[in-house]
Amino acid sequence: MTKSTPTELELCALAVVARDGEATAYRLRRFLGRSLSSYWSDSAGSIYPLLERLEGRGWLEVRTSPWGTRIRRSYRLSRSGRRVLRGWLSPPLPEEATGHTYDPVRTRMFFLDLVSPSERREFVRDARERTGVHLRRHREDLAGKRAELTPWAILGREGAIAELEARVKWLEHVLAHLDSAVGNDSGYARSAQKD
Amino acid sequence: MTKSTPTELELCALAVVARDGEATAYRLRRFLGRSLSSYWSDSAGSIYPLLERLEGRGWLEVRTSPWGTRIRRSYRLSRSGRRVLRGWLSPPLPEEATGHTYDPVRTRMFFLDLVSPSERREFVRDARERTGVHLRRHREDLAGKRAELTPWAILGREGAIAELEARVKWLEHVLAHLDSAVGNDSGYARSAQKD
DNA sequence: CCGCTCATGTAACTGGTTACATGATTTA
DNA sequence: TAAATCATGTAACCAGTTACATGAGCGG
Repeated sequence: MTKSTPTELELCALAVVARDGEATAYRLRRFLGRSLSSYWSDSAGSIYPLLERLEGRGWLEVRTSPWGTRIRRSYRLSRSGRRVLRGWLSPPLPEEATGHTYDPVRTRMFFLDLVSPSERREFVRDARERTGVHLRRHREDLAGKRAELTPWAILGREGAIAELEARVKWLEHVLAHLDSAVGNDSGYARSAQKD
Repeated sequence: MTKSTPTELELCALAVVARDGEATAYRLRRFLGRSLSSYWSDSAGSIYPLLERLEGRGWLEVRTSPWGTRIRRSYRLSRSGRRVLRGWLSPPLPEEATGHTYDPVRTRMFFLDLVSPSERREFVRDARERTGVHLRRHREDLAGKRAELTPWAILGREGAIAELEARVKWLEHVLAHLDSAVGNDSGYARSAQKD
C-alpha cells in the first residue's frame, strides 16, 4: 500500500496533530522550535511541504478556511494516519531505533590519536564542560516546568538527562585514562612529523 | 575562505584518510560498513561524490593510477585538509555536538499517551528488550576485539556501551512508573473514543 | 570458466536547509 | 501607528539514498 517508510519528522508531525486534535503548519513549527534538541528544525521550508505530503498520502485531512487574502489550512489525523501513528508507537521497534545513537563527541573520540596528547586533553575537557552545561540546562528546565508537563514529557526529559549524565561520566572516565596513560607532547611530535 | 561547514561524514572521511595515510573510496566504504551504528552508510552513491567534493575543496589530494580500463584513485590529506581535521578535534566543540542526541525511543515516549496503557507497557518492554540486545552485542564485540583495538577505539566503544546502559536503566525506570501509576485500558478506551 | 570478492562508478530521486517574501493580527 | 508576533508560503540548493551497471583479479 504505502511504499516509503515515513521519516521521524513525518511521524512526529502525525503525533502532534493527534495530540492536539488538529494543527496548522505554524503550530507544528512552534512545537518543533520549542524543542531543546538541535535535531528538530522549525523551518517553513520543511514543514509546509511535509504537511502537503502527508495529506497526499491520506494520513492527514486538511480543512481550509479563508483568512484575508490567504488560506488557512488546518490538519486532522485521518483513519489511515491513526493507523500509521499506532504502528510507530507499537512493537516491534525497528532495529536501528534501539541501537546507540549518533554522538558527535564519540565519533571524534575514535580519531583522537590524530592530535597531540595535550590537544586530546583539551578536547575531552571541553566536551565534558559543554555537556555539563547542557545537563544543567535540562535539569533546570525540568524542575521549572515539572508541574505543567504530562508524565510522558517528564519521563522523556528524564531520558535526555540520563543520557547526558552517562556522557559526562564517560568523559570523566576518559579524562582519568588520559591522566594515567603515558603521553607527552614531545613523543607525539616526533611521530607526527613522519606522517 | 570555505563557506559551508563540512558534514560529519566528510570530516569522518578526512579522519580515516589521515589515520591510514591514504585511502580509496572503497576502503572508506568498508570502514563505514563495519560500523555498528546505523548512522553511517557505505553506499557508493554517497562516498564517491563525497571524495570528489573534498578534493574539489582542496582538503584531499588524489593520486590516480591505471587499473585495467579503469582508473584507481587514492586520496591523501592535504595541508588544508589537515587543518580542517585539527579544527574538528579541537575546542570549542559546536553547541549542537554536545547536547543530547537524537533518540527515536525517547521521541516516541513523549507521545505514548496516544495509545492505551497496555500498549504503552508493551512498547516500553520491547524497547528495553531490544536495547538490551544491542548492549550485549556491544559488550561482546568489545570483549572479543579488545586486544586489537587502539585505546581510542576502546574508549569510544565504552561510550556507546555507557549510553546503552543508561537507556536500559531509564526504560526500567519508566516501566516501574507504568506499573505503579494508575492506568487501565477501559479508562483509556472511553476517552479515546471522543477524539 | 564460474562465482566470489575487490573495486569504481552513475542517475534519478527526495527530504531537509537556507534564504527570501509577504499578509494578518495584536499590543504598546 | 509602529513594532512585534502570528501566519503562510516559495525557490534554489544539497547531501545522502536507492537502484543500477560493470570491470578486475583470484581461487576452485
